[in-house]
Amino acid sequence: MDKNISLIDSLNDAQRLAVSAPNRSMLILAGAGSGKTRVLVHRIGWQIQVEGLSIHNILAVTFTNKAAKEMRGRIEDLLNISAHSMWIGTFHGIAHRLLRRHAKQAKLPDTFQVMDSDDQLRIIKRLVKSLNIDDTKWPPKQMMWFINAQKDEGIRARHMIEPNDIFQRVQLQIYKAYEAICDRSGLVDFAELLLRAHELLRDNEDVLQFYQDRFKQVHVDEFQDTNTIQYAWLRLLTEGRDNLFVVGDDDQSIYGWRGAKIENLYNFQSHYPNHQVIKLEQNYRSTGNILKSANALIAKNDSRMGKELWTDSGDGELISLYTAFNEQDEAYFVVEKIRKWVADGGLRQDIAILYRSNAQSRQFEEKLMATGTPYRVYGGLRFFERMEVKNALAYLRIMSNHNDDASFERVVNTPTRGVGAKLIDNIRLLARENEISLWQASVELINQNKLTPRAGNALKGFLDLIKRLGEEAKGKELFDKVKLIVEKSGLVEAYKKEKGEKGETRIENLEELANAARLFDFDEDNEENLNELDMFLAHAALESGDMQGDDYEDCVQLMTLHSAKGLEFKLVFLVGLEEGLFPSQQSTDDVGRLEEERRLCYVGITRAMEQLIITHAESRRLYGKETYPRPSRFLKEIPAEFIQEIRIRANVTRPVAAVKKSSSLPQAGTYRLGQRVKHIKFGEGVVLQMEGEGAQERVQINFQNVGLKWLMLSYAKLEVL
DNA sequence: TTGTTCCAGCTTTTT
DNA sequence: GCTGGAACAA
Repeated sequence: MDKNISLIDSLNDAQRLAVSAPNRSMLILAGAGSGKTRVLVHRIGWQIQVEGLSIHNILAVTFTNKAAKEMRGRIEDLLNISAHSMWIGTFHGIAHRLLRRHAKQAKLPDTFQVMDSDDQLRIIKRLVKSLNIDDTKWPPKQMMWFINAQKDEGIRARHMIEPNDIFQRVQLQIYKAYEAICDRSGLVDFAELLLRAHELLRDNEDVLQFYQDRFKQVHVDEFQDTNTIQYAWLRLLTEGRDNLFVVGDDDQSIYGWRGAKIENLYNFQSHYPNHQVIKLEQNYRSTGNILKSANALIAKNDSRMGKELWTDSGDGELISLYTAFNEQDEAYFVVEKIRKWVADGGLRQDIAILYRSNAQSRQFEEKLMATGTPYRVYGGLRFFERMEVKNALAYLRIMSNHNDDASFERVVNTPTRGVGAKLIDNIRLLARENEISLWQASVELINQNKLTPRAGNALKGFLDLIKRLGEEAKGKELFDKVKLIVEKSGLVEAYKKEKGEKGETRIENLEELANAARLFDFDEDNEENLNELDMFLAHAALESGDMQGDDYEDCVQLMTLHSAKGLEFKLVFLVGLEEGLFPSQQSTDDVGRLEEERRLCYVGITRAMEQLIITHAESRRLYGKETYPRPSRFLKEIPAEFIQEIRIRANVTRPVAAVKKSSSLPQAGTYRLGQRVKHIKFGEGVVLQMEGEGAQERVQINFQNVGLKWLMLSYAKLEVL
């Protein structure tokens, strides 16, 4: 009995209800900051301690490795057990595990390898070229997107009927050819992992039965982000069992553009008729004013399940709104605020600058750098995505599987060894004609003896190198294998020749790769006796490594709104709230997409614990052009009572070029750049430029409602605000 | 083979 | 307007 109490006594009523409900399907609508991970962790704890389930009877699925790791850690802390062997992982990670265990039934070779989107794009690029398809009409990126979208819906090329439209027909042709290459090379992309795992369960009664019996309870985090195939897979696993426990928030669904189906959340209710819904609405993160603003904003969305966050921790400060003159001024303002925060004893790591698109980070980085403020930008290249690391991995992969075309392409002439473009073209041609791998085609070419001695020797040199490395690596520890590759592939020598510090960093990264191999916990991902190298390679693809460095320094955090989901900060800057930027231009004409943008804004607001500062600029340089965006509609959707406007116009930078010489510089007393004014007809606006003198004096004003206007000062009746 | 020039593209991102 | 990739010249 003590156990039960310790599991739920720290919870609020709704959380307690969710945790201790009898085992059946449950839908937990968990608002931002309402303790959803807590509920998930305690629920699993409850099932083990009170319902008597074994950790082997539990499956928990997340979207990111980070979330999976955190959940495992928290379960271990809560129950004081080792959850090492518990199936907690990402959709892709779990799917991968299933496919490894049942490779044969999944119709995959034992040595199949997972490729990341970079590998995938390279394959498609090459494929488009080799089929002589016009890559301006059928851009590889778009083709990749198409293929992944089909797979996310569970549609294979063979399921599609031959379209009449020429564009679609070629698209389908590419999809088909792509599938063929993957099959031949033993390569599986991310979407394929999910699709295969679904087909595995669907087509193999015994396998399905086994896992249905094993997993007495299935838990899903961030359910609103599941796509069609993920949900279909979950349904198979829980078919007729009424044991699916999902946690989600329809108001935080921001991944519709990559296939997430918010509808899954609605459909859940009819698919699991016996389910219970519990709403978690008490928020433990933000102040009242922040929550009320967020609630008001999200209420503008029509398609919602309905939820209202509340807190009992008081209203806190109002939300601040700053109208910057331009993006420079915006960054300047933010950095000044940060300095003040730090001077008052605040930590930099409690601060986040959130923006809609990555390009916006630059202004802030420059200003932060200029003031010597440590910062960290999220979302760059990750460790396993680095060129040199991928090259080394490609050597390992082709050693493990000679038919891996993607790896072959990558390293056959890296570092350069005289296998030029012409020769590679020949190899590709032969491979395509005979439907064999590039490796096999190379062997064939050499055997045919039709190559020039120089080309033949170069190619043979490569094949021999890989074979020799394979021999030498046999029986060695993973760490030694990686070291062997790094040393003998010639990569290090090549990088040594690179000038500057670049080459040095590359070599350091290769050393780090060997280190990662040494630290690789083989057992963790491996319940069976799978090949250690293959598991390491899969690990590299599935967890590209969130090591971003400088974790220990106290840094200001810069990231997109998307990557901020799930995080919280005492002080949040929500920048660039302008039409066209946020909501983004491409989303403004479609209601559904606009609602997703609004949810994104909601996510941004609810990241803030104590203080939220929103900014927008009157003018912004975008794609090299000066733009004068209107304030974001989201600003008007937050009731004015929660907002306080900040006005300091000390430092206006840009207009040196726009404003002519000193004679037309803003005059003291009357109108200044950035001055807010009111026009009897056009309403409120801000002065952007001034020119001329006396009766000829004109000002350019950006009006909130009607946009840019040049007005003659002698005629226009302007009221200074 | 390497350095240079030219040209398209340009939300959001995990796996 | 900048960036990264591809085509081109030496």
